[in-house]
Parts: sequence; structure tokens; C-alpha cells
Amino acid sequence: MQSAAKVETLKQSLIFSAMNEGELTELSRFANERKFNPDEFVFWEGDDPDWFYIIAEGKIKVLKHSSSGREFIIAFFGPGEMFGEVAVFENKPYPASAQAVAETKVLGIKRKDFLAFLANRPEITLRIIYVLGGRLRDAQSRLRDIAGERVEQRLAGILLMLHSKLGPNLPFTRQEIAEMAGTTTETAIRTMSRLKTRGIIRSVRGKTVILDENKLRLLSEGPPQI
Amino acid sequence: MQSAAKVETLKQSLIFSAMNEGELTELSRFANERKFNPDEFVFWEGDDPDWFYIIAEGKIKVLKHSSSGREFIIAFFGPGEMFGEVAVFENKPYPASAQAVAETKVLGIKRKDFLAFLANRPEITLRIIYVLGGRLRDAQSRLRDIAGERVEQRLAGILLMLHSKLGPNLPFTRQEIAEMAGTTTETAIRTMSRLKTRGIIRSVRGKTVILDENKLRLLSEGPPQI
DNA sequence: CTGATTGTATGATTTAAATCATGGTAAGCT
DNA sequence: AGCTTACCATGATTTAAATCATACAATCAG
Repeated sequence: MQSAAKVETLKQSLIFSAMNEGELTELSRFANERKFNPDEFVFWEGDDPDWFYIIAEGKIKVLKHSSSGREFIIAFFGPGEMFGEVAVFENKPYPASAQAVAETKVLGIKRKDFLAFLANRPEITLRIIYVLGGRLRDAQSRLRDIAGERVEQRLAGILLMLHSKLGPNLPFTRQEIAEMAGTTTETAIRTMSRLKTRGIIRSVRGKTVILDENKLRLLSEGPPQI
Repeated sequence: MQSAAKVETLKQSLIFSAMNEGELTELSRFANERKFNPDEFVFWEGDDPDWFYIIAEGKIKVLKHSSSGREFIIAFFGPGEMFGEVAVFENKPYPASAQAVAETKVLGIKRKDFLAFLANRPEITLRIIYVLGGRLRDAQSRLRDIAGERVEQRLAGILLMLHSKLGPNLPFTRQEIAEMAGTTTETAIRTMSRLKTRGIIRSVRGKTVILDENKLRLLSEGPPQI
């Protein structure tokens, strides 16, 4: 990848977009491009946090394996988004694994280089805080949703979250959605079939379209209050 | 509260402890002390994020109400810890409510003052990133624990988390623990009774002591792999 | 084109946990 | 002291969802 392309990628990212050309060029010198095929892992839970990543193109899913071997999907990230940052800041092993979903290009920046670069750039750190804050907010409301709510509500919550992030067209299989909601593939299929017959979603093999956001919102709020 | 006391409080906090006296004094001028009785709310989910808070003394719990009215405890915070920060950075309504657990004193700093103060202090923002990163890590591993694990494992996970934060003596009722694990009070009681007879914990009315961290860890990892 | 794989669908059975119900006991109050 | 209010305990019943099982259609590789 040419330096110009790296600069372009950085410029399109959420956290670096406000930097000027000079700074971008400086940062791009630390950035190494890496390519991953679908299903390849960028890092595994437990690895040393040597790299900070920005996605140039493609899609990454971040997941944790549960003791029973089942996987739980924490998040999907696309172009311009960072991942692996928590481990880098804390200098503790990556708390989750990152796996390419499609053909994916990322820019990796060495932990030390990245931290040194941040040291005197409060605008960037403020942006990172903003992004982390958003992710924390998401994680916490997902916690609430998952803990103690019926699968139908949890699923509705997940679909809404995905909708707000990606729009009405969701390129996920039932299995992936199940893994995000923390349920099994079968129940996800059953539940979503019900949503389908009720006209709330439409779907074909690996794709789901949200037709009625409002009904979904009602569902995620739970049964009508008594 | 005297200015000196405010400075002292700030100095003991996680994120401001590295500042010098001059800076602390400057910041303390923005800090307003507020006192809360047990069960009083500092803010409610949905309120405008006007204040950023640091705990001077006491204990705060941050919780979300689920649609069914049940509450879900996101976290407990003690002296020196910040809360309400996500909303402040994002300038969106508080995503959860904050309630005093004991007699509690907090320092509140107006959103704008706080952001202005941060603008040219990268050391502080880096510390905030560090704290947020830790919380995100916690939230995500809790997500994994809650989604799809047996209650016994989830509970073990919660107890371990509390242990690492607060030591072996946990001042929580079964109800509070249930609300953290996203289960009902009855099942929490049943499950913890089992832990008790197995010698893993000891407990009296509102207090639990962790006796055997290792067994707890084994439990939270789930049933032995086949 | 054919066989293998992957995603969706649906039924039958089992199981964990919620719910409903009742009782005891320690602490807090007037 | 006695009354009331939390907190803990345990049983019986119901229910949601996991598990086990089978099947069929779309997609992909050779």
C-alpha cells in the first residue's frame, strides 16, 4: 500500500479524520498494512496487545469464546473503525478475538508508536474517549437487554441496534444473530420466523431486512405494561 | 466543603491524582460538593448530562430499569471513582441512573467546565481512556458471561468480579447480587446456598465472604470440558 | 451436473430457571 | 418489649428455551 493510500485510510477513520495532512503523513509512517481472508483471525483472545488496528476495507467481528466453546459476538466493525484498542491502552492481553468476516485490509500501528503519537494530541484522545464512551454505552444497554429479558425482546434489541448502525439491510445469518443475542441458532430461527410472518422483517439466506422498526421497538420494550 | 478538602478528594481520584497542586486547585474551583442520603438518586436515566461526578465518600450504584420494572445493576463505584462520564462526553442523556447506596458525598463538575479543563491536558484524557477501557472490558466479559451461561456460572463470574474490585468481603444482599447477575432473587438465594454448603462462600444477612476463589473460578469457567 | 455444504425450517423432549407461595429469622422502630 | 420490615430459605408448578433430531432448499466446488 502506498503512503498516499494509508493517509487516505486514516483520513476516513473516525478518530483521525480531523488531523491535517502533515500529521496524517507522520502517522502513516507507523502504519503497516495487513490483509486477511474471510475467517482468518487478526488476533486471538489472550494474545499480547502489540498492535492497534484501523480497518481500511472489509469487515471484522470481535468475539469471545465461552467455556462451552460457543462463540459470543461482541461487535462488528467496518471501514474507518478501530479495534483492539482496549488492550493496547491497558497493556493487557486482548480480551477478545478479532476475525475477518470478508476479505479485509487493516492498518496496524505498533502499540508504542501509537501511544507516543497520542501523548501530545488531546484532540485525538478526546475522540477516542468519545468512541469508547459510545461503545461502553452500547455494551451496557446490551447487558440490560440480555440479562433477564425474553429472547424475543433481546433479539428485537439486537436488530434495532444493528439497524441504527448499518441501516435496514442486515447481512447476517441466523446463526450470527443468535451469537449476538446469546441464544441458539434454532431459537433465533424460530423467533425470527415469527417476526417474518408478522411482517416485521423480511429475509433470505443470510440477509434480513427490517420492515417495521416501530413494532420492533415495541417488542424490545417488552410486553405491554399492566 | 473547604477548597483544601476538595483538592484532597481530587488528588485521591483515579484520573486526577497525577496533577500538581496548582492544577488541582484550579479544578477544585469548578467542583461543587453535593450530599446524598441512602437511596437518593444523583441522576436518572434520561436526564440531561450536565454534571460529571467524582465520589468523595460513600458508594454509588449505577443501574438501568428494564421494561418490566426490574432493575439491573451495571456497576458500583466508590471513593475516587468517576461516574456519569459517558453521557458527559457524548452530550447525550445519561444512559443509566445513579443512586446513593450509603451516605455519599460527591464532587460535581459542570460539563462545560470539565470539557474545557480537559482540552489541553492529554495526561488526564489518557487516564480517562484507561479507565473507560477497563470498564468496557468488564462490560464485555460480563456480556459473554450473562449470554448463554448457566446462572451458577454467571453468579460465580459476578462474585469473582466483585472480589477483584472489593476484596473477599462483599456487602451485598442476595437481591442485589441477583440484580447484577440478571436473575431473580430466589434463584440467587438457591444458587448461593449451594455455594455455601460447598464451602465456597460464607454469608450472613447482607454480607458475603468469598472463601475459595479457585473453586469459584472453576465454576465460572463452566462444566469440565468433555 | 452432481455431491457436499450451509442456511433455514420445524417437531419432540428435556431441563433450567422463573413464578407463585409460604414460613422463619434477624434487624430496626416507636 | 412487641410490631414491622427486610433478608434468607425452600417447596410446588409452570414456562421458556436448550437440546436432539430430521428434512429440505440454495449455493458452491469439482
